[in-house]
Order: sequence, then C-alpha cells, then structure tokens
Amino acid sequence: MDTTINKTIRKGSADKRGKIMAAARDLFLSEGFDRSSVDAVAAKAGVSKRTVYDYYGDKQNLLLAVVEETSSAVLVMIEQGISDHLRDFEDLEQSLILFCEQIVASANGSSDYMALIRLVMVEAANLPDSFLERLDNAKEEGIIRRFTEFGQTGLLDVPDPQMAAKHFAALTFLLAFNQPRKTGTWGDEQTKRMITEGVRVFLRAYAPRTG
Amino acid sequence: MDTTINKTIRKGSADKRGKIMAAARDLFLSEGFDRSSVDAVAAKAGVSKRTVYDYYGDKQNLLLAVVEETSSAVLVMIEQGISDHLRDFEDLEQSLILFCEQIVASANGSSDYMALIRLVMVEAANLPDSFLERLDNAKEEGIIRRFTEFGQTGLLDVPDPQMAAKHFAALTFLLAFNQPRKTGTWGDEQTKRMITEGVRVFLRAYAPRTG
DNA sequence: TACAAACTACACTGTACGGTGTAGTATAGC
DNA sequence: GCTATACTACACCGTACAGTGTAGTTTGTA
Repeated sequence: MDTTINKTIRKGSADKRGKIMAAARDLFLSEGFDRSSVDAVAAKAGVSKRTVYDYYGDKQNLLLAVVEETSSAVLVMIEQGISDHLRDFEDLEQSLILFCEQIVASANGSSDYMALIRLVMVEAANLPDSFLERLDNAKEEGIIRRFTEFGQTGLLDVPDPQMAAKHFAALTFLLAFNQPRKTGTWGDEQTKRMITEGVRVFLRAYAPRTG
Repeated sequence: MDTTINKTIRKGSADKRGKIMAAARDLFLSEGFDRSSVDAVAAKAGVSKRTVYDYYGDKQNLLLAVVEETSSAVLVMIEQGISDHLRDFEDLEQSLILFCEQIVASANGSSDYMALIRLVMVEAANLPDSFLERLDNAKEEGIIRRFTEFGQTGLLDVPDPQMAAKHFAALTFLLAFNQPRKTGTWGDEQTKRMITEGVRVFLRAYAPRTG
C-alpha cells in the first residue's frame, strides 16, 4: 500500500525515505507516538523537518507507514523462524524451543513485536479499522499451517489448530513478552527457562493420545 | 502510601478526592496519560482545575495515585475471584472457568487489568522502580498459593507452582486480554470459549500422572 | 453572625509541538 | 552555464496544555 500523501511525492532518494522510516520506527516504538516529536524524528534521521513533511505529509501518516513497515517485518521474521526450525527437524521439542528463542531474540531490533502491539493498542483509535486484528491473525497463520501438518502426521493431537497456535503463543513468547524486563532486553536465562517450560507444557497438553 | 503533596492537605471532603481519582482513572486508562489533560480530569470530576492541583500537586503525582489505586483494585478483585471459586468447589475445571470469567468480566470497570498494564508499560519510565514487576508478582501470589495446595492434595501435578500460575494466566486471561476486542468489551462468546479451552489445556498439561 | 477553610472562576505564563512558507543552497542532467 | 529538482535552514503561526496566582464565593462550625 502506498502511504505517501499526494501533493508531493519525492522521486529521488529512497535513501532519505528509509532513514526517516528507521528513525520514526525507533522513536515511536521506544518512546511512543505522542512523546516523539517530528523534530526529533528529523534530527535522528539526519534530515530537515521540512523533508519529513514533504515525504509523509503529516505525523499521522508517518505513524501509519511505521506500523505497516513494522508489521511486515514482524511477519517476515516469524516466517523466517518457521523456515529455520519448523520445516525439517528431528526433535520437535527442541525445534519449538529454538523457534521461540529466535522470535524473542529478534524483538530487540526493527521487528519488536511487543513494542508494535503496544503502539497499535495505544494508537488504535487513530489507525484504520483494526490493524491489530489483521496483525494478530496474520501472525498466527504460519504457525497454524505447521500445526495442522503436525496433526496430520500424528506428531501432535490438534483438533483445532488455530486454538493450538494461540495456546502455543501464549505459553511461550506472549508470556516472555509480558514478563517485566529489567535490563531492557530479553534473552536472559530466565526467559530461556520460561520458553522451555512453556513448550513442554504445550507438548504435554497436545501430545498424541496413546489410547 | 499517601500520595498527597504536603503544602495543602485538604481535610474536608474525601468525596472530592474520590471524584478526582475516579475521573483520572477513567481518563488515563481509556485515553492514556498524555492524551488526558488536567482540565479534562477536573471537568469530569466536576471540580475546578485548581482543586486538582491542590490535592495532587501535579499531574505526575496524580498518575502515581491512579496506578496505585488501580493496582490495589486489581489485586482485590483477583483475591475475590479466588474466594468465590477456588476455595470450596466440586468440579475443578468448572471452578477455574468461572474464576477466569469473573476476572475478565471485571476488566470493564475500575479494575481493568489490561488497561492498567498498558498504562504502566507506556509510562514506566516516569514511574518509581518497576511498578510493573511488583504488580506482576503480587497478581500471581494468590493463585500460586491455591496451586500449591492443589498439588499437595493431589488434584494437580505442579512441581513449580509459580510457573504453573504463569502458564494458567497465559492460557486464560492473558490470552483473552490480548485478543483484539471489536465491540469495546470482553465477555462475548468467543472469549468464553477461549477461557474454556485454555483451562482444559492447562488441566491436560498439569493433570496428576496416572503412572 | 462571624470566621476560617474549602473551593471556584479565571486570567495568565511559559513552553512544546504540529504544521507551513520561503529564501537560499546543492546537485544532476542538458 | 542553465534549469529543474531535492533539500536545508529558519522564521513563523496557532494551539494545546501544565502549572500558578488571586480575588471572590460557598460552607461548615463555634
């Protein structure tokens, strides 16, 4: 989707555009939308404030672009995790753990899932119809597909793959993300243990029935 | 803790104080801290802006009071849910479901857990040392105690009650709260189903070993 | 009724910020 | 060199809002 305003579409450097996006993303995700001034975004991007307005029209539109870009990054990251760990593997438990760890680890970059959710929730009123819902559904899709297959091959007992995906997410990264982080980043030992335990509980509940 | 500023402690109407608190709570939780002006709080409380400042000193301090009050309300609400459903019961599954439904239902009032979490997360930088952590721990305590007992009486197999409490919360209300809500409130059929399924998965994973 | 505390109404200050307008500079293609 | 486009620097406007000061009004109480 094109999020630029009509009046002035700069053709030239997609470079500047990228720098503005990155700066806005960093600031919005860490400081929040209201607390980030356009002046600050411009300064961080190494660009004049006027250029920001020439590219994105107004602050609202910039937010929209940031949310779209970050959503996309999050989805790509999840897809990557699936490719890396849930296509070919030997130990299901170990693979699920690695998958989660990769997701959680990547939340300290341009695809911070939790920061995005927070931003979208707070700013929901000013965003087009339920961005959150779309993101929420899209995020699950890949996992649902894998779980469906696991069900078919008898690796798991999943009568409702969508619900199973929700449960899996809840027990692992959702739990990790909702954990108060002291140091500012995830990835510590406690988080790893939480993921491991979450995966085990999931597998215990969704193990194939042996009867 | 007394959150009033020193200079003028009004003795008279704790009534006004309550009205200001309620107004600030409603506005901060629904609109967010930055988006709520002190003028709006005063108007909603039916009180002059000056009175707000006389009682609470500044906006920051008002936020602090709101967070403390709401935290307290949330904890009381959880304790109430435990008393109502997890002390004496016949069917564990049914009781856990009722417990969760009560928690989720009460999130449309003065003890909106999720709104509080959101507020504290966004405003974390301006709040005393990790309010979030304290709230997070306190919230689990009651549940941990119940699960510990369930473990002792053989109702569940819980080697680590704290982790079990986290898993339970994740599978039920955490999941429900993170669900995008369209209508503005929870409590619909989909939420009920999610709670039911979450409780079942929890019980499947933590059932006593029959071996 | 008299007095003090509680409270309101309101004017006012300072500041931060979204957004615009514009003159001037850099740059690339002709 | 000429010209158009991209961009900066900067002044500027309007507004929203935190917080204060104060004069005057209400209200509880002796």
